Amino acid sequence: MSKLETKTWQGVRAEVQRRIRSRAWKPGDAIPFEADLAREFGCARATVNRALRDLAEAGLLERKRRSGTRVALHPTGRAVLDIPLIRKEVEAAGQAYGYELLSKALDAAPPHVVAGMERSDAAHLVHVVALHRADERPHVLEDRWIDPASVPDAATADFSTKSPNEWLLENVPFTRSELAIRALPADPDTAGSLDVAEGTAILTLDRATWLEGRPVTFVRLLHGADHVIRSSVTA
Amino acid sequence: MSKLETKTWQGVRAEVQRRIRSRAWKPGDAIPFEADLAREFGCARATVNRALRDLAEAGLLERKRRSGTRVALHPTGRAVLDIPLIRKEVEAAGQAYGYELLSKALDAAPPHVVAGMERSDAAHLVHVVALHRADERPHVLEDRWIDPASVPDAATADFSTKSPNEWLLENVPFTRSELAIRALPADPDTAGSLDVAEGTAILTLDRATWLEGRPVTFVRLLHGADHVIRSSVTA
DNA sequence: CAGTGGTCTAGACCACAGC
DNA sequence: CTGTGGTCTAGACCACTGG
Repeated sequence: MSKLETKTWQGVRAEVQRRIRSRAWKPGDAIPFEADLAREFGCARATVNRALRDLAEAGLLERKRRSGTRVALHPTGRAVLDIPLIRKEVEAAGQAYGYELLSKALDAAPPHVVAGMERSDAAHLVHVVALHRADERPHVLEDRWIDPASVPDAATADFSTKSPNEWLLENVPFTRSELAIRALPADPDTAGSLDVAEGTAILTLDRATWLEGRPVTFVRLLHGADHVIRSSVTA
Repeated sequence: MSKLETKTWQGVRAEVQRRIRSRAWKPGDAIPFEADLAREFGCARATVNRALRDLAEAGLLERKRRSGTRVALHPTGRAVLDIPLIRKEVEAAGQAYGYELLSKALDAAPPHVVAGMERSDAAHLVHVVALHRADERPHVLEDRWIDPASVPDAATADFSTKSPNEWLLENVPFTRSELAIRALPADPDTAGSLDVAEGTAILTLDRATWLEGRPVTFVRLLHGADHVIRSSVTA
């Protein structure tokens, strides 16, 4: 056996993972207590704790006080999506980033915005529509609503060169956000802006954010044809 | 000041978060060293380390040896998607789960499967198509390909009552997985199975998994109308 | 009430990048 | 080489929960 280093928490995690994968510890089984594993590996309990906690966060283990640690029955997959600035996303793909402000006005919030922001009222909000381009071609249509009660500066901010996406990230903190991913058919306006046929399947991201319980902004990102959201998990 | 408990790592994290949100520590700024914060808060350095590590994982801080810890310039949003068993997902929504095996055969892998599994060859794979229902209505069409070289049991497994989704999770471990989310128009077969009009925008999840570098399975999950993937982040 | 995971401490050594 | 984060230790107390 080349047991390598079970004195580091990564080493302990690797060994435990190996035992789970090899079915030495089967799904649903209880595994030894931290103290016992610490003795077996010849390391401190804190080191074992760190390793097991990491595996529990990854969904491979389920831990409960008093009753101990068990191998998860259904290793609930978790994917971590990075939500970068649209500009950075385009530049990271090696493409030329372009930005164009299409409209800015004070409009009444439509139902899907009211619902997304968990509002009871349909107030007038700052409404910004902007197009992000990658290599000259339409990439993402940003349809954003900002609550001027939470972000007074939004009414006077100039979104002609810097996108609200970027401006908000740099200037407005938030404490909670919700994300919803949908597939929607392109309506006539969207189809025109993104240069696709009406009814084309559009990958849509709705994101709402709050600061201390007060709604800040709601944005619908409508992605151009063939857009893919990717994520990789190394268990 | 009600400084509550800065002797717990959650307390330290909350206080640091507050200073970032209040712009006391601005994006790009270096924050005090762990040792100094530990002295200020009157706790051990390990406690501060735990808190800062957590914030760094959340993307709010950037840490480097020797140069110290800085507030991230663009709090890169991260959304964590839970990928549960389809059955559990349906049951969690309070709906009745139904399952039906549509076909099982040994077929030649089409191009999108070959690419998704990062294969060089277009071998014959076990091909299973199954429909998951929620309250009698079509919910997800599971179009799965399994490499019999990696999973010999797949050829003889009975998928008529238990879905490959569930069978694989319980029986086959993996070390890496890739996820891709797309919006695709429903082709005639898909439209028929999901009971939607042809060309309807379908939210599609492609998931490929490997075990020690060897391809295990590729699945395309085609979701019924109006399906939404949700995720919430409490920063 | 007792057992197990969750956390804190004070100190120590190490690894790595900037000087 | 030096400083800072990364980690390990041995011990301790706490919190929750099952019996």
